[in-house]
Amino acid sequence: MPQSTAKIVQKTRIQHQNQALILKAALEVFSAFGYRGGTIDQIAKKCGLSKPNLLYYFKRKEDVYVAVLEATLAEWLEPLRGLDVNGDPIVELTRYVSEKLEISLKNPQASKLFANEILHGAPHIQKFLKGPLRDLVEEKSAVILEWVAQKKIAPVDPQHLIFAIWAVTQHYADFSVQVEAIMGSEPKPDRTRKAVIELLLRGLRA
Amino acid sequence: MPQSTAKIVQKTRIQHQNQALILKAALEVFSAFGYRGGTIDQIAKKCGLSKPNLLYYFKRKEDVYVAVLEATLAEWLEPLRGLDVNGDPIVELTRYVSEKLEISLKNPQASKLFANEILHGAPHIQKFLKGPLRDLVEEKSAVILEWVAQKKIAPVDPQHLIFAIWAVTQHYADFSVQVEAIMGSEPKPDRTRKAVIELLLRGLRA
DNA sequence: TTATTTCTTGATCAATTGGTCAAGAGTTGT
DNA sequence: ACAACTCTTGACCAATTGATCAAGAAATAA
Repeated sequence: MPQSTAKIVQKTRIQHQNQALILKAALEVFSAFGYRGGTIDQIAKKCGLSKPNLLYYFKRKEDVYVAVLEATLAEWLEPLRGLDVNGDPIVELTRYVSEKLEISLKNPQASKLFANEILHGAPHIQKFLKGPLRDLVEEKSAVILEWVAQKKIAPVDPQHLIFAIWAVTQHYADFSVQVEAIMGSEPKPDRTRKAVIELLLRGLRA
Repeated sequence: MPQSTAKIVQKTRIQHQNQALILKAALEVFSAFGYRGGTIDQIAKKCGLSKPNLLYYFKRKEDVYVAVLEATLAEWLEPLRGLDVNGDPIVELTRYVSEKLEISLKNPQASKLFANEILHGAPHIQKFLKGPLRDLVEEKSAVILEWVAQKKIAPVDPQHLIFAIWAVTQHYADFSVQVEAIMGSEPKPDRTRKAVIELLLRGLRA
């Protein structure tokens, strides 16, 4: 028992590489079929590993799912963080909506994964919702209320404004099938961006 | 072979009753766990039938799912149908948003079932999306454009306006867990209604 | 009542699937 | 080269689950 202390959990190059492969494949599978619908066989096959080999890196299916889910949470919060009380409200909100929409369009799988998790009761991210997410929304609601108090924007319910921004931007990722069925083809990102910003923010100009 | 023609498929009282039981239980199960996550055992147990008995009324699991899904589609379309080109735009749109929101709040399970189906590529309702839904959206987009042409409302992209209304109203059903986690409790329906209408329609007043 | 149809279920099957294990292959440090 | 550790896999297991079937119970029509 040479090395004095506990087992050092330093990641091997192979570990790093294979875990990344697994998480990438898992995102594709779970976002397409949901947690229960996706199988570790699918994931293993998609990244060229054998099933036992995959389970060597993540002991349980749930561990894979939680890992890929948590990897998306940080990205999810990021754009809202930037909302700056000292900036111009319309500029700030426009940037926020644009960023949120762009992320949805660029990485719809992450959005779908997240949507599916919440749709089914968010069993794995209760703490995230009631902790960091709630705190951040509270903080930014205060920012928006401050803008209202300063008469920089029209009176608005800040929480519901944030909900509306989330709902609309994620709609284009989560319900892309419906959007495309109705529009006849993939919507033009630029037209979508302009329309969404107008719809959500035009009513706010003081 | 007495009765001359083909088998008459007239529903018995028992059939009617048990099918209703099954569809009710199936909505609860599928909306909570998704298609793959829900099992016919769960559904059977929930409505007090044995599994083979359930399968006597619906041969396959998929048949149960499709039946309950289609039962929600009509209700889904209904509010938009009412949008009347001859009415006052703000009144009409306010009524539409209110109705859509109320349905979401009153029957979140149907909304979640529908959301889950689309989230996973809408494999069972492609025809509904590309047929009746698309046609209706096209028709009502024309109504909105007419209002714009008459300068009764501000210029707006009608399709994206409809998407935004869907997204926001359904958000309160589909992501209720998130909404409650952030607001700390179930949101007051009345405050929600006012906030949503303001957010979506304030920018439209000509 | 009797005959016919409808309804119900216990037993069972085959396929899927999450997970284990032991043994071997590959890699790394000395 | 050697030892120790890391990585990989075929075979296998147990639980779940969608679906079947034959036989009996219940309802309905004659």
